[in-house]
Parts: sequence; structure tokens; C-alpha cells
Amino acid sequence: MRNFEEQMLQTIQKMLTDTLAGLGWEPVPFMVERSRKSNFGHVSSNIALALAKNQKRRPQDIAEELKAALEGKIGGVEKIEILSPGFMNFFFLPAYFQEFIPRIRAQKADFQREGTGRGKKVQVEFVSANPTGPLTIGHGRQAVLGDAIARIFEWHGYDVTREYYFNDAGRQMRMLGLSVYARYRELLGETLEIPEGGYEGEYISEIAQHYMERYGKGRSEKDLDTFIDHASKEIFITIQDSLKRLGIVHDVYYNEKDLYSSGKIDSVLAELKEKGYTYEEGGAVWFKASEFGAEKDRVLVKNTGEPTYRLPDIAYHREKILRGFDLIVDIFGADHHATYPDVKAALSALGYDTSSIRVLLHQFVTLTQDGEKVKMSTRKANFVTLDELIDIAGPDVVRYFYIMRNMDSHLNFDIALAQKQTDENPVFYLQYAHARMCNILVHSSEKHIDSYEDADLSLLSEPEIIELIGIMAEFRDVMDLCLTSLEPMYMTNYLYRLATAFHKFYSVHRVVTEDIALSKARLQLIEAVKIILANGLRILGISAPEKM
RNA sequence: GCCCCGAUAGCUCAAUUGGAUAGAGCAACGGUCUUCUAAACCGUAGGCUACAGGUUCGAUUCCUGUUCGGGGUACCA
Repeated sequence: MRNFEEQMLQTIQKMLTDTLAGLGWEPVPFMVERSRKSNFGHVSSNIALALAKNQKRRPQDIAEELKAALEGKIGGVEKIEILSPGFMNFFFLPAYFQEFIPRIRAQKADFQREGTGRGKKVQVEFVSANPTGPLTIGHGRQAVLGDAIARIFEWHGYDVTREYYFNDAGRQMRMLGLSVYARYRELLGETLEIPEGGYEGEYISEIAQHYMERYGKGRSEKDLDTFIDHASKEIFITIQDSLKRLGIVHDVYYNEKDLYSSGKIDSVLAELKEKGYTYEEGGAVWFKASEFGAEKDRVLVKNTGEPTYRLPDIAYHREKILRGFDLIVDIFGADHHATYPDVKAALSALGYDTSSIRVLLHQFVTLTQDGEKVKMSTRKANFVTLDELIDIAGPDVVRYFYIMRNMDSHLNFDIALAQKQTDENPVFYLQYAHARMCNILVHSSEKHIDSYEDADLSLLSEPEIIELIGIMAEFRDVMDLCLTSLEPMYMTNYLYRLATAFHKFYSVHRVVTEDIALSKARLQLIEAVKIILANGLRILGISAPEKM
């Protein structure tokens, strides 16, 4: 059973359709939806505009005729107004809105939560950085985005697996080992150049120091594997710590090496060969990706005999499918844009249905310092780490900042701004609203209004209150939109609107006054708003402080 | 060359997936604390939605070009 907000839309839709039939008019597709602005009523329909062409009449006249046929016949609707080009705007009675309050107070965190994903397994893969250095501001975007999306799934009742895919072998790791080794030699008083393409960050020296404390001073380049192992483990711990500071913990860490050791790489390659989707050219093994919709054919195995990154990616995604997820979500940076069509093509070639895989690409984070762009590179270590950002702004601000805009657009991060003007940050606006509400509830008990269960909700009729409840009623729609779009930004925008409506109400109306009956009704309202705001903040992973 | 994103107020971004008079926050100017928290509220100013066409009752949104930014187009990940 859907919430009655939905029922209201359906009722109006049906009444309009029936009226159309009653008048013997040819049916046309039309919309019934929540109004954009309060002076357009609560629900609007474009039916008259849609009919204008067939009827060859002015939309306004059609609307008037429909209005006359419907006026007073829809329960809960106070009046119908017709505006400008011919929109029909339906205004609801206050009782319609007042009914939301007891529902919210009874259901609390489960308000309008129906569990559409119950019994379904979803995997969200995100961050997946190889352990070559601390997480950067760029990784942070993906981390927060992925976690917020996971929380959206959880709210809808999905069984969510947060997964991190990494590789601690290969060329990059060898460079890391050599870089640490160079610093290690340096600690022993020698001057040794960092290898070409090596890592130059401060953290490399620290790792070398720790390595020396554990393994002593007698190690040589022959022990490179121990350098790599030590460095990658240490870096991985710092990565996990950074994520933990943001409240992010992955359920599964999937190591690319396992795909090799378990023979899954070989079997994928063998199957593709067997099915005739590969060929050899220039000593390399190519995959006929172009036969499956990809741009061009790709190399799977180099002429050195070493697989490209594509092959393990394919094997990994086959594993994801075999593990029985109903939905697989991959979150990548825009630089990975070219790789996923090949993976999907290969899976199709192997006979798998790829429709359950959803790839989300987010654009880059541009860092600015005093209006100037900062170029960043992990290797050169001229980057700002995620940890430093959390030090500066705190986890709540960092999380909010990362998801407050569309993942398709570039995120412009001004360090100077994050550093100095924290009071201008919108996240405080939301949290302040929550703290204010908590304070009112505390204050009311001091005024000896211990129970307000017996409130008369018909006293809640001021426009600011109707507006506020109207926004609360949208919560479910926003959660649905978040689920279909996998774009948490819709929730941040929504909560901002909710907080605005609350702050406006607060500035106009006092909650706790000498009028006990009115106070009780408004206390119920405040409690309901607090519940919705806290629900939303929880989904974004942002704290809801009781005091500020 | 080809592919993917973006371009909206001085700046950073919205616009409920094609609706009505394109909205917020900063920054500028003016107003509001004897009250449950002024991290708030109210007002003024700010726009040829990059440009040119097209689709229709109606376009910031969809289509085709063009310009400018970012990313890709590896036998790097």
C-alpha cells in the first residue's frame, strides 16, 4: 500500500480520466503532479493543454469545463484554480496535511519505508585505489558518493555489500618498493636517487623508517618483495583509517591476485578463445570487442605474455555476476570511461546478461587555492590528502561537500574557503535546524509540557506550517528518485529545502507559548520535522547534533 | 580525427527528468535579537540559460551543428 500522497495523485488522475470519458472526449496522455510553487496549489495537471490540439479550443476554456465537472467532488480538495496557459491547480484542505504528523511520529525512521529492495542483493564497488599512497581529495568524492549510494540502497531494504577491489602487485607496486628502498638507503646515510617514475612523497620516508625499525639495517634490493609488502600494508591501513574517519567501512576487500591464483584469469581467457572471440596479432592476444558494441578490439594479453588490466577486470566482473548479486554498481572516475564497454562486451561474449551492471562515472575534483587551480599527482606528492581535508573541515562538512552537487559536473574545491569560512557552509544550516528543534523539545519539558500526545492537530493551519508538512510529504518521492538516479545530491537539495521551510516557520511562529493547546500541536509538528531531517542526514552519513 | 561529461546571476551551484514569472548560497547594499539558539529571518540589486538552427501548445531540459573547458581514445591502471 502506497502512502496517501500517492493515492491523492491517483485519485485526481482517475477523476480527470473519468470526466474525459463522460464528456466523450478522446483520451490523451497528461500529467498530474505535485506543484512547483505554492501559488500553483498542491497538485497540478496539464490536461487542458494536452487536450487543446484535438479539441481545437483554448486550453483555458477546456480547463473551466473540467473544473465545473469536478468542483466539490474530490475528497480533501478545497478548490480548483486555473492559471495562465491553462494549468489546473488543486488546493488541498489543511486536514490532508495534518494527517502526516501522526504517521511520521509513529513510524519514525521507517516513515514511508516500504522495503522495495527487500530480498535483493546489491554490490557497490567504490574507491578501489591501489595501495601506493594516501587517499587524495579525488578519491574522497568517490568514497562519499559510494557510501551514500549504499545507504540509499539500505534504506530501501537492499542487502548491500560495499566492496573494494585492489591490486598490490605489478609495476606500480614495484615502483613503490623501489622508492621506499631508496629512502631506506638514505636513512643509512647514502644518497640514492628515487627511481624514474617513483614516488616522492613524505610518507615514503616514514614507511622506510618503520621498515628499518622492523627489519634492521642490513636489507638490500634483493629484499624488494619485503619492501613492497611492508609499504602496501602500511599504506592500506592509512587508507582504511581515512575512510573510517568518514564513517566508511567496506565489507569485502577483493584482491586482484586471487583472480590469478584461483585460475579465474586463465579460464576467462580460455573460454573467450574457445568461443572464437580472440585472435593473435603482433604476438598479442586480442579480444573482438567491436563485435559486441565496443569501439574497437582490445589487447587482453601483451606480447610479453602479461595480461593487460582488462583481463582481470573481466574476470572480476564475471565473479560479481556469479556471486549472485541482483544489482552490481561500479563507481569510477571519469578517467575510467573507456574501460567498462570492453568489460561488458567480454561478458556478453561469454554469454552473461550485463543488464544488472550499472556503471556510475563521476567527474573530477578540481582543487583551487585562492582562485588558482592546483595540479595534483600522487607520484609527485603535490596533492592534498583526504586526511588533511578532514582535519580542516571535519567529516560532516567533507561528506556534505562531496555530494552536494551532481556527479556529472566537476567539483570545485576551494581549500581556502573550506578552511576559514566554515560558518558559511550549508551543512551547518541543516544541523542548526536540527539542533534548534531539539532545543525546543528540551525547552518544552522545562515549561512542564511533558506530554503532548493529546494535541489537536487541526490547529496546524498557518501557511508556513502547511508548506513545511508538504515538504515532509515528499520524502518518499525523493528517496525513490535517489534510488532510480543513484544521485545522492537530490537528498542534499531536499534537506536544504526542508531546513529552509523550518527556519522560516521558526522565525514567524513561536512553538512554546502560554497557549498550551497550540503549543502541543506545534510540538508534535516539530518532532515530526526533526524525524524527517534526522532520517535524511542519516542517509547522507552526516551527524544530527542536538546542540550547536 | 573519434567517444564521454560540462557550459545557467560577479563566484559556486539548483531547476522534481518537456511545463507556468529560471531559483538558492556566497559576495554587494538595507532591515530584524527584552522571546524556544541571529550558524537564523526579511528586503533590494543581479539573466539573450555559451552560440546558431530544429522538433511542439510549451525547450535550461530533446535533436543537429559551432565555440570553449575537463576526461578518454595504450601491448599504463
